[in-house]
Amino acid sequence: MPDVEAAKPATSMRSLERAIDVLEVLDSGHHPLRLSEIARRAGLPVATTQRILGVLEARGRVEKDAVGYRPGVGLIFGAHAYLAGNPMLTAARPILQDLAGATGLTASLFRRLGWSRVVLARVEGGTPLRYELPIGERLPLHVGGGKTLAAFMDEEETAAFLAQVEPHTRADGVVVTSAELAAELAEVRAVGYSTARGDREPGMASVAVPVPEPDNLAMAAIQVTGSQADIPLERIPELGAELKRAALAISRRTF
Amino acid sequence: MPDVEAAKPATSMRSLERAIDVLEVLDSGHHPLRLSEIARRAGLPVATTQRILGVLEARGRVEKDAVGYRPGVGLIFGAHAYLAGNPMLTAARPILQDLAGATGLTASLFRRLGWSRVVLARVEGGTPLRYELPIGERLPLHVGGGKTLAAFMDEEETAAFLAQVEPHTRADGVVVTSAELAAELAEVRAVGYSTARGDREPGMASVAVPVPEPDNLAMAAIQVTGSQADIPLERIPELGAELKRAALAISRRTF
DNA sequence: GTCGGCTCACCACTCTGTGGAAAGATGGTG
DNA sequence: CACCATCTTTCCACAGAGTGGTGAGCCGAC
Repeated sequence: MPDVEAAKPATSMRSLERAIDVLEVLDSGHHPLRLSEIARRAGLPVATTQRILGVLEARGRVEKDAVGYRPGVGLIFGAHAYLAGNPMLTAARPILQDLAGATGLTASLFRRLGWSRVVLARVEGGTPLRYELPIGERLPLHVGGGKTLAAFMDEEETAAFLAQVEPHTRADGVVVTSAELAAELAEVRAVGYSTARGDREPGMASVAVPVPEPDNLAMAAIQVTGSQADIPLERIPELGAELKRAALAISRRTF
Repeated sequence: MPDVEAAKPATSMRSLERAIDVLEVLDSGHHPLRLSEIARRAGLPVATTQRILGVLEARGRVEKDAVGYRPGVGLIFGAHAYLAGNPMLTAARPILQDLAGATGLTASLFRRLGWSRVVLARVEGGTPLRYELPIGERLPLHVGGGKTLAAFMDEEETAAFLAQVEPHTRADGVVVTSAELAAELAEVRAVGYSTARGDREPGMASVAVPVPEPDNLAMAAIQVTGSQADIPLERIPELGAELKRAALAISRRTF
């Protein structure tokens, strides 16, 4: 019988699951949230939410002030441990450095997570974009370097991904449908790298390639970014080749 | 008797507490850990640990491979949300930037957490230390800029802190006892800034001041770091004054 | 002052989380 | 290749941890 409330994946450890739900609500709310608001968004009774938040606060994963609840310092250690312990990241850092040095562009590494991607490392090129550290930033798959990740998923996944893509407007005003994106992904697969011009930020451009993994999945990708003037069309093949070399080097040093 | 390892702070939500214990074990183990090892360190039965890790893995807070368990990508969002949502950090970033620009030194912001401190932001000065991003790194209070935080705790806390400090050897080989540290902290309180020369890293030096908070606590501090040559003794008072101005500016923009 | 919304403490019921024990993997050794 | 030590996973019946409805305090708004 198709259970009505699908939101119940039937797992052991309800309380833990709920605590994580609460944390996720906090992670995505960019303001401090009041108790009742958190409860509403997490779909939990207020009393329960309050108890969970109490524990999280005592453990430093959540902070509370007059305005409401916000993520806590304790969360930082986890991220630090993840970044420090990730072998691909360790392998990638010097290579990104070289890449940024050689191209003068900003080089970054990101990783797929569901149907989005997370920036894991970033090395500024010659003209450092005065941009705060975006490590941990969650970006969509359907624009910019995300297209590389979308292109190299396995067939089923790509299909599922495309199925849920709505027609969307890119930063330069172009409207892209799911079918058009599908065509673009095919092109990416053919040449082995993705390019973007004004996809996500007007005036910016990027080239990205997947980091090959032993099981032929592409969960991670590297990218160079710069202004459209920095990345003229005729430079793209060369950048693609350079990126491929770098990605291969990362892959070899990781696995 | 100062409960040495009561380990039972008598809280509601045992399972959540335990899950956090498990996460903390993972955060501090710098290698992948096997199930049994995690269970041992967290003081939990293996089966229980297994169950917890299962949930955490399903939720992306933990990753598992043949070698063992390690922190997972999911942890990054929390940290990102914390860093993005922290008002002091937002206020501090441009000021650190100016500070690094004006002094040519590396400027950083950190915050106290228990008897350690965490690096929250860092802006490289003229000669960028070729060091990976240490954001989230946990450092002791008894050396380097930590002394500023230790000096400006309230009296009780300072006493408690000093009581648990063991005589320790600094990076330059000098042995410091609790009493000597106490004297040093008094000096820090008198002049309003702390200085370090070869405390934590041989050949390095730093100056730090607390960021004043409305309730007169100093939970956060800012610091400039460079080689000992970059920070000659006669330059210190000037740096101290500059830091105080910056700290005040951060404080004003935050609260 | 009055009102509505938010937060927190309480407590009896019940379903969740527990952990011992045994089966299944894994890998090192002679 | 057979053996053994060690680590991982699965199972299940019981106990108590977690739940959430309820109502008392606390604001701040009007």
